[in-house]
Amino acid sequence: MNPYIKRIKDLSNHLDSQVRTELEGGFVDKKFSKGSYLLRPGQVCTSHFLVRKGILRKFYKHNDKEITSEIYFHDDVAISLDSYIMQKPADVFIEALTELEITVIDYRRFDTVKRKYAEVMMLDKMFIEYYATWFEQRLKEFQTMNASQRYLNLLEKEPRIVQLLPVTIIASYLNISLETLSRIRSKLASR
Amino acid sequence: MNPYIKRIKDLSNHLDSQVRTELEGGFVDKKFSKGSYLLRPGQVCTSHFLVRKGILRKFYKHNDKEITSEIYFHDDVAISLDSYIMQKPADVFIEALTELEITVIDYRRFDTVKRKYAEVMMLDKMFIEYYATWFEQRLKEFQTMNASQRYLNLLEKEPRIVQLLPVTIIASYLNISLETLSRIRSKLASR
DNA sequence: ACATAAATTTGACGTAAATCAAATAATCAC
DNA sequence: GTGATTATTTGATTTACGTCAAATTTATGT
Repeated sequence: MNPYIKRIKDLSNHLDSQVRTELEGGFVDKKFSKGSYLLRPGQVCTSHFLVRKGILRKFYKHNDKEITSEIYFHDDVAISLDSYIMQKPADVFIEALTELEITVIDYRRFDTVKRKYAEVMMLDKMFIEYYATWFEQRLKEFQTMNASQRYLNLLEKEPRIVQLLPVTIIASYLNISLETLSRIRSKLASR
Repeated sequence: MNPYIKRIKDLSNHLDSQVRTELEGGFVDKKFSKGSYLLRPGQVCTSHFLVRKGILRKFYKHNDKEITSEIYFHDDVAISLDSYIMQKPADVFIEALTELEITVIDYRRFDTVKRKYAEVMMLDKMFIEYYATWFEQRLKEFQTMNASQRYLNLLEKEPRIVQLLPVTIIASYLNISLETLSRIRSKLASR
C-alpha cells in the first residue's frame, strides 16, 4: 500500500469511537448491477462511493470517444471531485464494471461531521492531498512516457487493471487506440 | 478570477483578526534575483511561496529535457506538493524567472495554526481541492488536445504565459518542441 | 453444436509532431 | 557600432501512433 494511503488508514482507525459512530451513521450500503451508472454528466455528485466489492470506472466522452480517467477497486473512493466540491453538475460518468457493493457517504452529512470534528476534516484533507499528488503523477506519466512505457508502467503499478479489464478499457485508460495496445502486447509477448 | 479561487479569497478575507494576526506572524518576506532557485531536487519543501511580485516556474528534468509543470504569477502559491505534504525530498526545481518578491509561509508554523483554528484548516483544504481539480483539468487537456489546440487554449486561459515568457518555456509547458511551437505560431499568423 | 455477435489481432496507409541541421533574427558586451 | 552569444525560424527527414479495413479469435444464446 502507498505510504500516504497507509497514513490515512492508520489515522482513521484511531478515530474516537464517538466520532466514528457519528460518521458511520451517515453511511448507506447499496448494490448496483453491472453496467449501471452511479453518476452521469449533468447530475451533481452528492456523495463519496466507497467500494466494498466489485470494480468501477470514471470516464468522459470526447468526440464520441470514451476516455477512462480512473478505475476503482476494493477500498477505493469514487467521486467526481469538481462536481462534489462545487456541488455543480458533473461532466463524467461513473459506471459499474461488475456487480457492485458500495457504501454511499452523503455530502451533507459528511460535511456536518467534518465541521464538528477537526480530525475528520483532517482526514478529508489528507484524502484530497493524496488525490492531487496522484493526478500530478499521472500527468507526468503522460508527459514523459510513450505508449509502451505507459503500458509497462501500468502493468507494474496497477496489474489488476491489466488482468481484470477488457482491452477497450485498458486502452482508453492509457489514452491509446485498441490497435496500438494490441501491437504493444504482441511485441512484448514475442520476446 | 476562477470561482473557486474567489471562494477561497472571500473566506480568507473574513478570517477573525486574531486568527489572521497569528497566521501572518509566521510570514516572512524575501527577495530573490532572477535565475535563482527557491527549491531544488533533494531538498524538502518546507514552505509555501506566496508571490508578491515577479514570475516563477516549477520544472523537472527528464532525459536532460526540462519540463515546466507550473508557472506562478502575483498571488499564486508555489509549492512542491508531494514534498511538502510528506516532508520528503522534492524532485522538482522552483526557479525565479524574474526578480522576485515572495512571502514565505513556513510549514511548521502554518501547521500549528491549522491545528488550532478549524477555519484555517478549511482554507488549506480548499486550496488543495482547487489544486487537485486544476491537475485534473490539465491532464484532460493533454488527453484530448493536440499541440495547436493546447497552444490556443493556453492563449485563451493563460495569456500572460504567452505574452511574458520565452518560447523555450512556453513550449516546455505545452510539452511540445520549440520548432513545433514556432510552426504553430507562424501558421496562425499567416491567417 | 451451431450461428451470430462481440472482442481482439493483423495489415496498409496517413499524419502530427519529434529530431537533426542550417539559416536568420534578436540581444548583449565592449 | 561590431562582433559574439542566444533565441527563433525554416527545411528535410524520421517515427510513433492513429485510422480504416479486413481477418481471426472468443464469447453468447438457442
